[in-house]
Amino acid sequence: MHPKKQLPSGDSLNTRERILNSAEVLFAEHGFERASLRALTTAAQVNLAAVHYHFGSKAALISAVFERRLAPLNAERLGELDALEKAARGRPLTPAGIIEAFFGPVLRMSMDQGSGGHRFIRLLGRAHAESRPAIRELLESAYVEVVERFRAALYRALPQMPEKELAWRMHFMLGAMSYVIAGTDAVQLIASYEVRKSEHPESVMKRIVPFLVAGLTAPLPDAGAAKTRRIEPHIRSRGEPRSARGAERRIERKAA
Amino acid sequence: MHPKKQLPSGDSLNTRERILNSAEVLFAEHGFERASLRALTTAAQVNLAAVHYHFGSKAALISAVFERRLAPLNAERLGELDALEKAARGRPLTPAGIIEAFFGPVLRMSMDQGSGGHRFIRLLGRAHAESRPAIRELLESAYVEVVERFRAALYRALPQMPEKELAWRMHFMLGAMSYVIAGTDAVQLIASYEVRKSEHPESVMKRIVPFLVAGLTAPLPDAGAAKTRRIEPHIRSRGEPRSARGAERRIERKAA
DNA sequence: AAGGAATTCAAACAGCCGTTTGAATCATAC
DNA sequence: GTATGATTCAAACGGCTGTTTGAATTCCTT
Repeated sequence: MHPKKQLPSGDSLNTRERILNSAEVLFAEHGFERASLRALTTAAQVNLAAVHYHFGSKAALISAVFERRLAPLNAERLGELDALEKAARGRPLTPAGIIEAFFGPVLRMSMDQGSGGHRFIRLLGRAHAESRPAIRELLESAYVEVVERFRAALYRALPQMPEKELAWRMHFMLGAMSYVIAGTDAVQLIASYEVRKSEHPESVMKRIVPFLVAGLTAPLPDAGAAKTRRIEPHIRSRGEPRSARGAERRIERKAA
Repeated sequence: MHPKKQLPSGDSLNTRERILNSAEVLFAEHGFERASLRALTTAAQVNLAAVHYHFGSKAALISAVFERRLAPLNAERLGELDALEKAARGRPLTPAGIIEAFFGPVLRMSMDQGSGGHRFIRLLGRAHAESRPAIRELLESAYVEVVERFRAALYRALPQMPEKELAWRMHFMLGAMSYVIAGTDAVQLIASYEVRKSEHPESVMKRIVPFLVAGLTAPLPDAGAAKTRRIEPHIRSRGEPRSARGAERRIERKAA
């Protein structure tokens, strides 16, 4: 039953990848449940049993689809963060830089029509809304390292912000992004769908990064009127690079 | 076959509502596909065929679940917006006020454990990530009026912001919110899950409103260095009510 | 109390699902 | 060329799905 491949002999790798590609397409389009193995293998022009031969089960196939893409994606994220930290030589990074390092690779992948990265990104957005423990655990284990690195970087970049508040704001940011990349667009806010689809990811990036940076660095909510400390006014300097604007610290960390 | 009810005779309304309640629970917990009518009717302690007798089909049941809750929810949203506009006497509203009018009812409903509103909110978050045309159309028709009203209000409140940019930012806001209310939390950002679950919706509100207001009123991205106009500095006055702070206009509308 | 509609019920329907099987085919190593 | 293992294939398995049926029951009106 479904032996370990000893020699990836020629064509076998092709059917494996054909299955992965079709799975990516159909999972993204119809969801994990409603995309059946029969529809999937028909689209891939392989036999139905090939899925179980190469992957063992539908659940394992789902995992394989994610692993194929998530590993290089997260590696790219960490690479960009490494580059930023190396350039900063020990000083804290700007929130905008960190956000771009985190979401940039996703948005860039989402425009990669050639190798089908954009399909995976839609699938990723769908997975974020999934409740099945298997998929949740899969995402979590894929994200744990990268989230921890980025949280640490943001924590350094925003010395005034309490840990808990930062966690919530990262949560909000992930939500805004995953909703956009899911492309479900439950509520048709953009009048012309054609306009929407033709948006380049870079322009989405230009739109969402300032939004997220502003939210991330927003004044803290009052824990209570009595406890409130005055918040330093936000002073904007002109002529900075776009990505850095609005990223100044205007946050206070709650006293421990 | 499944006649129009002429007299909602006593118990029949009870089985209808028992079905709706169980459907809400199981749809929210497992999704629309994976929650079967058999599991659903068993939980409701009604006969399997009762679903088709009272609703006609599973799809119609899904619609009924949404309609029961969405109508009052949107009515509340519009009511709050009406109240704000009445109090403003023709002047534009604050972004913070508009945001609170839109998301407040949702968050309040999400803490309504008694009548099960919180279950529906989780279901609503799930529906936002759904791709099936039937559900998309259902959400869209339920939202079209309320979104248009709120978009108009925001457009007035942010006279400098291009229509397109505003649509995108509403998109981001909806994303952040639907991710939070879905409660899926694909990436476990908050260290202690206990802490997370014990958060009161009001405190979530206190956290997310400043985030959204800041994002909504963030400086516009440069369309290109040459086209850039100077952005008015953001001046914060002290002592305002919390919800209004950070809501000042610091946006420019792109020249037509 | 009787009649008729409204509702419930157990049972079955057809169809799709993921999975398994065992033989047929293919590629490679001897 | 033959043996050996990897891969493909058609077919079937059991199980679950939404839906339908037709009789049994309950409810309300007259």
